[in-house]
Amino acid sequence: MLTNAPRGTKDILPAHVDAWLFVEEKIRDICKKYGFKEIRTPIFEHTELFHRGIGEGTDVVDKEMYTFLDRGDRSITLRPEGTASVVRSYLQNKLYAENSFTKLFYVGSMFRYDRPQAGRMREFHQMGVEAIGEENPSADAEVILLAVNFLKSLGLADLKLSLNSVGCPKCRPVYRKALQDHFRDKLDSLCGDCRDRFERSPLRILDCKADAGKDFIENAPKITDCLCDECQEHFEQVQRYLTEAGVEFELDPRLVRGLDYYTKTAFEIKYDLLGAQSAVAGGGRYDGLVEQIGGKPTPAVGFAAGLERVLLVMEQQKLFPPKETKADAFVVALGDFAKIPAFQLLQKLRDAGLHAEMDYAGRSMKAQMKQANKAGARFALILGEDEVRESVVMLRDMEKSEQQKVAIEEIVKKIIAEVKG
RNA sequence: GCGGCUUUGGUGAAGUGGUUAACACACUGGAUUGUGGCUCCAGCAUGCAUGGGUUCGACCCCCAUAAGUCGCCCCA
Repeated sequence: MLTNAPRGTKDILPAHVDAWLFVEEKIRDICKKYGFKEIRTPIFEHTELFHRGIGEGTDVVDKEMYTFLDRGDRSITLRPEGTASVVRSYLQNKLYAENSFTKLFYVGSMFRYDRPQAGRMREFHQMGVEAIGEENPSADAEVILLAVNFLKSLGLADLKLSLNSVGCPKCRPVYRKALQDHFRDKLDSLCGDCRDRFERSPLRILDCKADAGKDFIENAPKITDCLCDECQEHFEQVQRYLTEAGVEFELDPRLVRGLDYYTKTAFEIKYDLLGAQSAVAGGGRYDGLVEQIGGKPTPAVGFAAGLERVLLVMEQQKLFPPKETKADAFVVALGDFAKIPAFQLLQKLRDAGLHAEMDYAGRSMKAQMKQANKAGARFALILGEDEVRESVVMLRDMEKSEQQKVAIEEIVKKIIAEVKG
């Protein structure tokens, strides 16, 4: 227990850090190109923020939050997603004052008390962007393009972009009612879960795996048939922008998002081979959220990508050739007499910008040579009593298996010439 | 929160109701005194997820718990 990380958490070990750094670098690259600025918000917030932002009744809020009372009896929650925090910060810091259109991105840990699975951790990492203050469909398209191009820049292939519109407070109730009317006399044929969903979120019935394929599911009214004129027009424009940008997508009338704040555009990027947790990125428009949290009515659109899932796909597609870190030089010290001079030499090599290693345990020469080999060292610098007295170093080229004596003052220069040349 | 499968050393794993828990890789040391990658030799789990129980005796049987994994739910 003592030596186990809590359930659903994972150490990112040295062998994987390179991959994470690579992904983070790509995130910053692409966001810069699209004009999004990085923002870093606290890992915990007042619980109320998520209740208001994400919505009571959603699974995330009702059963997945890490909520606790702090010592001042405040209810605190580890953030389960990034959007609410970013919007809170946007309002608190009056970022709208600097520009009517604010484009932000973030990278960081999120927390949800879920049953862990591959691609689903209790502490997981997301990158996300939020474009706040613009209602024009080109903003939706820009965000979607950023998502697509981010994943592309990592080298990912076989991703599928699904697009839908979930309407607005004007037309969604109309659709909701149309769905309930459609399903009312077929309740008996639905699975148990779907009977529960009938009242709470009839839209989700469309997404059900158990009931998939049944006629009345296929024939159910589509939201796109119920959209109000404004939403309809918006949806068409988004599609037009995407098509013109050469992005492939498929319309999925059954794509529904689980967070209450979404309006109009909803999208998801999936990689089917990931199994159950196949959604790599998802997002959409949330025109009601800013007002919900206490600001003026402000349109906004954004998305988030799950980095663990992104990395899983990269692993599956073998986008990480294991890269070895090779030392430039390994200092081999023989006997106590050579220890200090060897240590000095080591520092000199490092000061010159070289990756240099040595043995600290005072092992046999043979053992040190093995270490040098394992470290992938290009050169072994052998320093024994004789060499120290003569002020030379035995420079052994580990690849060519050749060695020669080199004056101690020349050694750093010589290695640099060999390594850089 | 629900269901299926799994859990042996640093890693991959074999194994049987009963004296020393295979094998491989990795690691450490050595093969005439200051030289690596190949080869050879040796060392390396008082313990088989944890806690109970059955039994003369369990790593192998039963129960519980935990963790992992797959699926449901939900989401990234």
